[in-house]
Amino acid sequence: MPDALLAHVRRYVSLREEDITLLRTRCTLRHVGKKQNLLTEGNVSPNFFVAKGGLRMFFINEKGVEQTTQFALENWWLADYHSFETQQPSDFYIQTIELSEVIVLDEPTHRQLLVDVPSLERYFRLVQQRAYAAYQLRVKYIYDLSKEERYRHFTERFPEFAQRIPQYLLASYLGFTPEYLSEIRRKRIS
Amino acid sequence: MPDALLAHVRRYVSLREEDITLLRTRCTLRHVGKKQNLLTEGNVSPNFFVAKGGLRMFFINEKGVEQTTQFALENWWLADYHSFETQQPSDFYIQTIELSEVIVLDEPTHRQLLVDVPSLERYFRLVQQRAYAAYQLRVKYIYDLSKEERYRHFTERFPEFAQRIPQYLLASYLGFTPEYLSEIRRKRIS
DNA sequence: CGGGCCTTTGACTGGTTTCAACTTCTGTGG
DNA sequence: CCACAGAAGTTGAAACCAGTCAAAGGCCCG
Repeated sequence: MPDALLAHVRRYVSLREEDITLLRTRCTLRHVGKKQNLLTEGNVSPNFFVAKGGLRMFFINEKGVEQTTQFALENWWLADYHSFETQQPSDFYIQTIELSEVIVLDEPTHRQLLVDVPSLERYFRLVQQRAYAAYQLRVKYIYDLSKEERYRHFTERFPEFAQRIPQYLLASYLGFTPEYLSEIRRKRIS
Repeated sequence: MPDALLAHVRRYVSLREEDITLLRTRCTLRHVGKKQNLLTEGNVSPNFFVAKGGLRMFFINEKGVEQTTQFALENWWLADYHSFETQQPSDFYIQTIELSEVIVLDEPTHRQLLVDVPSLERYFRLVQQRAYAAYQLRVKYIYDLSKEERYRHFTERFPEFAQRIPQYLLASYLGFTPEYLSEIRRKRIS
């Protein structure tokens, strides 16, 4: 039933009938509640496709604080690709931020799927390239903007998403403390 | 003559005779002096392969300071992929940091090459995935380590490269000022 | 209605930047 | 081979952005 995935793949490449069958049988949807861990530190990361809901990736620093490094909403893939590629234990956690529907592919399954459906090579190349481009921009913002500007920039660009998640997650993702976020908001309101 | 590229591609996928010919004829090596701009702000980014030497990507912030966001050494691809994909003007500059040999592919050429040599789809997927993984790690370090720790971490991991480039470029890449780098080094020596 | 999580507030601290001046290095031409 | 100019690196003082800590207030959900 992963119709969201099928539709997404078709935005990039065309599929034969047999490809569609393969995708349908190999990619099964998993329904997951809110705040459930899909990956925990020390395990090997599979690749996740978000059909519905949203995920976040984070690690826990030496002070025990969760540092969010990435969000993934509908139609995004998410994985710790270093762990995924090398099949080594990950430093990261991946967790649902809301009720979600997710496709989970571990590396061997993923690899075989690419052998059986060769057009997926191009699909994933384009998806990776797009994700990489987003990271390049992100690092630019981190280096270019102050933390306050980063907050304003983010809320202007993704107003609906900024509403959808708790503030402390947003603060963590933007690289500062919830207390500082409060201070920024106070200034804006007055 | 792009033997470096051929060798690199073959680390990931196998090539037919005709693929090799195509690669040889379409990918020509360009010799470039030190500190030459290969991309300037406002132009569309092609994709660069570093056969020899090294490149850096940077942008100029509102204060007129160059902010380095990325380095690329031998066997790395470098581009502003947002500009590359959308064919829109880039915000970035790409410049040689030493005498270099570089392969330059604009998007239409790149696209055609992938049509003519289908195994490259897999090659570039893997290259993108690896680059993306590196960025994920990088953001983790930015969020996890203080600027001083970032410097120590970098010099421990890439001692030879830290020697090879001027300190002010390293400071810029790590996200702080040359003055502060001086202070860190002073502490270390004593 | 109550408990726990999220958010706010304020005082204090410190890592890092800014600015300006000085020193050292490097490469190029006479 | 030396001189010199510009680039790169160092120093120190003052200012500030943002983090830390502790405590109080608000709000959601059982």
